[in-house]
Amino acid sequence: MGTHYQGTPTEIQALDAYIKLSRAAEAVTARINNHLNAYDLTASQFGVLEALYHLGPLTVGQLGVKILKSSGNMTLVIDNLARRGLVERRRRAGDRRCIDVHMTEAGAALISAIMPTHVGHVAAGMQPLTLEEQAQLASLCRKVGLGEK
Amino acid sequence: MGTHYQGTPTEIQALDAYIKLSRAAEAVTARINNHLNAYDLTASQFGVLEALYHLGPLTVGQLGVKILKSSGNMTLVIDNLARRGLVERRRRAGDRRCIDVHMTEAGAALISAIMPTHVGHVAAGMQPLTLEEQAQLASLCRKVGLGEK
DNA sequence: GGCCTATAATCTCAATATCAAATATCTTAA
DNA sequence: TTAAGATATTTGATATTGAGATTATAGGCC
Repeated sequence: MGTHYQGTPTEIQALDAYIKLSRAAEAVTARINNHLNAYDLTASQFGVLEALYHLGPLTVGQLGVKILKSSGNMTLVIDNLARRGLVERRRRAGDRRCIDVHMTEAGAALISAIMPTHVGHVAAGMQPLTLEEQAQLASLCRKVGLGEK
Repeated sequence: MGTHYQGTPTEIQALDAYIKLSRAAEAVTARINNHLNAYDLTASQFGVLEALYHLGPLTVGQLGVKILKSSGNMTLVIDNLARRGLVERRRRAGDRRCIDVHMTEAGAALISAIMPTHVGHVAAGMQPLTLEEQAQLASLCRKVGLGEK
């Protein structure tokens, strides 16, 4: 296998760190998705409900930034939530380009019911680490996420 | 907003660590995908090529485990790679249930061409961290990925 | 040997998600 | 009032999953 590209030691280490980073995120995400599927919610749908739950009404564009999805995709995600009566669209009076997405009572009830178990799954996923280690991890990941030097 | 579920301090910290973990992984992945798209490769397609490149021929099922995708999806991913002549399927003589996926010369040439830049992007993505910090991150993520206590 | 049943590996299918690019609508500023 | 920019939706192509179908092997039993 001598012809296979390997890279410098520095690159090797970056690759190793990245693969472990990805796997860790996927491990926790898999738990969460499994739970959400029981409520017929996709990760994106849950992301929208969670954002509305904590931040109040947001525009379609703001929600897209929050959950890192394209504007086109947001339309569909919100369609599907609206079809189930979990959110509702309201065109803004002051600026009719904007559509504010509001959570309905049914949406609030659903996410309230899901949240405790959801949080429990996240906590369980991070439980291999002590609290101090979790803080370290958060600090390191924050730097990578921001892309700062 | 007093009615919103918050969780214990321990849960709050786990949530914070998880969101930063996810964002960090997404930040690096976004760079990579951007590069792969220039070669008309999806992340899954690249994952398959990379696995074959480093490990030699694998079955469809083994590849699915490697890149964490469903068996149904693997069929399509391999179809698309095979259509471009980058891999080829060979039914195994000894056990005709299995299909070994082999990389073609064209596939090897493509991944050899991509790899250096790919590795460079990963290294760039991890560059906010010192080598020591990357090692710390890898160690912490490994524990989370394994789910060990 | 010749059957069953369980297990394994892959593929098919329908529903949904996703993105990028093009479109429609609305606002603001020149 | 017109041009440019902002916001959301539509469209077309592809990816992804989960459930079920298909084909192949393995082990126990007669």
